[in-house]
Amino acid sequence: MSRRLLVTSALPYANGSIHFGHLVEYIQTDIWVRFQKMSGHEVHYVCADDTHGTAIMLRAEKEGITPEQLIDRVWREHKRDFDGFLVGFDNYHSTHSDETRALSEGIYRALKGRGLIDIRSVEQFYDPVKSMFLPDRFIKGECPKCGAKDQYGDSCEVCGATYTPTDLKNPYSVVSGAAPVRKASDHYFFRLSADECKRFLEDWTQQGDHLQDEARNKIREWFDQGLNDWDISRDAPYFGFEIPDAPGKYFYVWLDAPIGYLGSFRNLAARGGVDFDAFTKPGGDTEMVHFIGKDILYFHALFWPAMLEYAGYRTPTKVFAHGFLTVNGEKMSKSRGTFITAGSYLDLGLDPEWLRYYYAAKLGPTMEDIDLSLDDFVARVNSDLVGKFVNIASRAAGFIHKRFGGKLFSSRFTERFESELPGLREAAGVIAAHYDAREFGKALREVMALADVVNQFVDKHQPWELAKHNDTEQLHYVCSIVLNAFRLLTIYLKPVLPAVAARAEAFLNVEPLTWADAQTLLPAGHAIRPYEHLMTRVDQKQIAALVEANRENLAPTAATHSPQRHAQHQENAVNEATKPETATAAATAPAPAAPAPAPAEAATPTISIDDFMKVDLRVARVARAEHVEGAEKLVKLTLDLGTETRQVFAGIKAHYEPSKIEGRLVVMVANLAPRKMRFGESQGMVLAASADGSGVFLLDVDSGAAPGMRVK
RNA sequence: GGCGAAUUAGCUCAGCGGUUAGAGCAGCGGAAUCAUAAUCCGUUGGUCCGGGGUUCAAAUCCCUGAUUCGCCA
Repeated sequence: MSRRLLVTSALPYANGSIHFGHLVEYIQTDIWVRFQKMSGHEVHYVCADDTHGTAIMLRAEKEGITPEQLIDRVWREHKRDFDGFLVGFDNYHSTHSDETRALSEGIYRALKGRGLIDIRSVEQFYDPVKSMFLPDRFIKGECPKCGAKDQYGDSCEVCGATYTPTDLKNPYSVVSGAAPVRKASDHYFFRLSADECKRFLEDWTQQGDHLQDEARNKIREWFDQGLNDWDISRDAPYFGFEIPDAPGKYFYVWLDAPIGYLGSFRNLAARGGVDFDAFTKPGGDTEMVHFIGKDILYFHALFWPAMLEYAGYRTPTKVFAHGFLTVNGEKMSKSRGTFITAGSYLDLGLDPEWLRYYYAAKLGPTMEDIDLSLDDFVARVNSDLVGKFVNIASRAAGFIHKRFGGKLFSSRFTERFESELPGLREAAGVIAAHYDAREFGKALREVMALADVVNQFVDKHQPWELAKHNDTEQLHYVCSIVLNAFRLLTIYLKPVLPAVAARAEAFLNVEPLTWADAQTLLPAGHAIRPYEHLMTRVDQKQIAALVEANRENLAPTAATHSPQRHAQHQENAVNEATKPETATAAATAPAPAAPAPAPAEAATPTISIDDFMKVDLRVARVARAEHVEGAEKLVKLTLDLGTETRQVFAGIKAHYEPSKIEGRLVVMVANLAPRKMRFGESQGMVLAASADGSGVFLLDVDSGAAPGMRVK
């Protein structure tokens, strides 16, 4: 039975680049969508940039451009990144669109017509210089408890106290620096606490199968705390849609953001061929599925269904929330270089399908966080994709071309195929069920186990031996089996690896593969094309370069809270550009560290432990030390780091006789950028103490230490 | 602070009441040489975070402690 699906991923905020955290979601959704399409279902996958709010407005102002110019530029960047990672949206739109405006106004009017909109006066902080109301995250001040400076209005990053913005001492506006004043204004509220609304939401979230179990439990907690009405208006100046019949009042960005799903879909439908109403009106057999991060569950499981329900639209069929991404077991960090942007990965020429595969291998249907371990990434991609999968085609293709003119075995062998590689075709069912249930990790484990079986088959029949003994028919048969097996594996991996699959289809000389094709084999005597390698290996060095490219050498701003969270937290996430320059280094340092923000002018400002850890100090053995001809000060050292050797030029000629230091242990900076010198490249630096005119003293290491040990 | 999740082999993870706890990678020992070193066979390795309890039976359920992470609109 064919399904009809409208699928969305959360809208990225038009105020920053797409990074690895975002990609978890887009890749997850894209794989699911591609699988559904391959299975013959009708799927419309839409998304858009989320473009409104104070943060966008201020950022544009700071850059001296209009918000429209800003969001237009960011849209293009985002689109490029998504295309680069093979995220196949059927439409990528913007919330700043006629469609979204019309839908937002319509939904608002419907809610108002049902008596679900209230107007109440709210007192908020107001920036008298900028003449604007300030979202909480745009107010800073001193912590009421410990007195730490430059703390946000909700919690103190030094002592951990939580409070409200009104508790701050000496508050100031992040925008203008002025002291904010309290000012009242009328706000529009969506009456979520209305009885009918509460009943509907309790029912919608707890009954039926719209949410994951964990999500349901989470929402139960929220219900227990009581539902509050939702403030959906913001005062001018604001970049967004003005509320009908309410001059100077704008829809809060979070109102029109999810409506942007429908806006994007309507924009797609307007181009023809898609029935907008069939997917958006109640009743019918279509499905509406949202993939989101767990941080925005509240909006998608409460506000959104309520808005839809009371505005006469259908409610979501499913809301699938996923967890966050950590890198090497830790939060993504700009100072560690693990806050990796999509653009940097693509610019360095890394293969997007490596990441798609790695994420898929780690993804399941739960809200659990997933970890990107960079070492594991390299090992897994190389071993699974190149070693196991791609290699299968490569092993058989040569014989088929050299011996058989590129044509497969000339008679049918479907039954024999079954007995040679039992289960390879039947697995299609299990794997499909895994994909459909978003059990991508399980699906891929299954596929890789099959790839192992195929490699075992090759080893068992040893085609190279058959070739040697001119057992032509058997050789032809075995290689044909292997290529058919490869074709099946390609089908199974195609949702994850669309580009490799396309290359494999070209090599196999077949039409684009669908899931149903797993039921058949290549026709007897089928001609294939010459084999060209389908995927290269990841080099550890590429990963190192990626991390380096993303490393920011600024003082670590503790303010990069939950960087991987959805950018949709616009009003919460103050854009880097609008932050004042004061670094709050102390917050990330566990130990005593910096007492207060260190003055930037100081010669050696206090650094955090994070800063220190950026320097990779290693014990090294001086394997060789030689004079450098023509150099006045330099000695060429060959340093043994245990796993590798480095060539380093050290300016110690005046103080050390090379032959005397051979064999001793020294401390070196192992991650210093290599530097070309007249005599060669210096790949590091050895540590020595010195003062004016006092000589140079190499650091020694106590016995017992081994080359390669980290110094910290 | 409140609530929740996680903690299993060197690494990344699976197992979630029932034979001696598994996989991939890494390591080690063999084999092989078709394949852009890719493969195959064998093998080492674990007080399943600590402590209590429930049960004929606990990595799995309950309580408690530790650590890590997340959420608090």
